[in-house]
Amino acid sequence: VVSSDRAGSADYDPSRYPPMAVTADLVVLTVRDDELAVLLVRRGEPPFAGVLALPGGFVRPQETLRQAAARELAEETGAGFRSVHLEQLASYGDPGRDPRMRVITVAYLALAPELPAPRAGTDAAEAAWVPVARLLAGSADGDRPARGAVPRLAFDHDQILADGVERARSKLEYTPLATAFCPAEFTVGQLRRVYEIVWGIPLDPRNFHRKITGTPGFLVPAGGTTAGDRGRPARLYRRGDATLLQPPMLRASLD
Amino acid sequence: VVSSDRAGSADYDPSRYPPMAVTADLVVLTVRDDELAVLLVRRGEPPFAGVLALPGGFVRPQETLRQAAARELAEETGAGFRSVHLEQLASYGDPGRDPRMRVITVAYLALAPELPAPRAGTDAAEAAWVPVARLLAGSADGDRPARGAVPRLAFDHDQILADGVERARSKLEYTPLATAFCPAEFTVGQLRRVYEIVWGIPLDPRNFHRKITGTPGFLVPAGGTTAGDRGRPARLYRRGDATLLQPPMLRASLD
DNA sequence: GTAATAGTGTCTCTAAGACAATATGAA
DNA sequence: TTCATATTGTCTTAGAGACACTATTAC
Repeated sequence: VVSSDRAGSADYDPSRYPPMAVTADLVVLTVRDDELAVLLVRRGEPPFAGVLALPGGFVRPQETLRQAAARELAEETGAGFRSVHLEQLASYGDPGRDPRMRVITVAYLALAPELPAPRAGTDAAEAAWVPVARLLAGSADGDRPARGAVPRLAFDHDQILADGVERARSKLEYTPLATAFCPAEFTVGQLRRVYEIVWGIPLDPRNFHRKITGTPGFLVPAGGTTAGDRGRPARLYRRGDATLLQPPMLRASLD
Repeated sequence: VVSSDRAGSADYDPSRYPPMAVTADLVVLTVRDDELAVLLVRRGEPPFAGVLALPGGFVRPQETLRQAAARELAEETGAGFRSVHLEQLASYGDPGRDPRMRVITVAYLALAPELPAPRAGTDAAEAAWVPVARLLAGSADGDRPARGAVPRLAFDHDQILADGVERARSKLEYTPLATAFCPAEFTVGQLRRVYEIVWGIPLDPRNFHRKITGTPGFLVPAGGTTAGDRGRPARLYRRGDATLLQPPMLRASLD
């Protein structure tokens, strides 16, 4: 232990402490076909060539961590990412997580409404939405026992994905963030389906309606109603400006 | 935009994307003299020479991010850090946050029972517990209007501190983490004082007692009672193995 | 005795959970 | 018509907040 270590974060000597690579990786979640899905890319080069991984890339010298994540998100999803919620998730930097060199990745969580299928034919890497239930077998909530093997993601991306999904699930409890999965105008029923799919449990439509419409600032009436698919047409809402659910809507305890 | 950017986090070329320095900084909180206090060091060198800063230092090539934080914590607080809670807070990496070079810091939050005063005379840097109320003026909860100027911390450490304090405050709501501020054996009254000090609001002793003792796994009776200072002696408890408060104990909404 | 803190019990009120009942469209 | 979904309302119950009251020590 060198004595200069104690003086705080500024006391460094780059030649003694070799610098590291810093990347921004993304857990992009959406609701598609009544399932929670994550955007994955198939790696083209070793290590983990041919293996699915979270999208991500280098943080450039002149951009913030968030800007790097937003840039990667735009590159992966195309232009239609305006209404995407983006927040920092956590950082992962175990030595050996990348066999070639020390890489610290700052993971971001993005929640998006249903987007067009990942850009086709524009570039080399294959990208696709994959239901998270197929990737999280062994998780506590018993999503679907794996038929056959569970595909493993590259690096420590299984852990990052699990952390991202858990963050999303818990944030639905105490924020109006579920609206990030919905288009600009949506119905209470659509919002409820988001909750049910993300949490993996059914909710009572009546009680959900009462709770959501009774929380000031959660929803703003948008005027119209849906042209009915089936059943009575529903009123349309936009997301309100509330940032917290007080009191929260708790998932049933899973005992 | 280079096309190779899309292939995921592994597709990098260190010569094209210059590596960065990675540090681990600490927000170490404790309760001292009926105040929430944070461990700070006074910087000895520019930039920000003479300015207070969070303790921290380099992540070494062979250690995990968490190990780096734990090592810094041990160096700052001496050996008595066994029962300290340590969790990752967030990462901060804006270009220019350190004027000399690009530095990404992974901040960790540590919650400690009252520790011996920071190591005296062992090393160069001065370290001290500073009440956070003196550092957070302008925050939403109206901690004490600043008499005179509010000392500013080095770099973006004001932001990191604010994030750490908010994390601690919110975690008291839905976890038994307040016990991390208490010694191994403690009374319900001591625990309540932790809540009151961290949240900055008074709590009803009767209702608090009912809530805490009624939550299975929060407290384990330790057998004895306090030798009375004043009033009736109180039973001693140890922290239980519960990891979640269900239902949570919510702070009064501060409208 | 008084003062101070610990602990128990009781009442009220909010809000969640479990439903009944009605509304409004499509097939 | 039947079916499906939306929306409103009602009842029950868990739990938070307010607060009276008792218990046990120091002085």
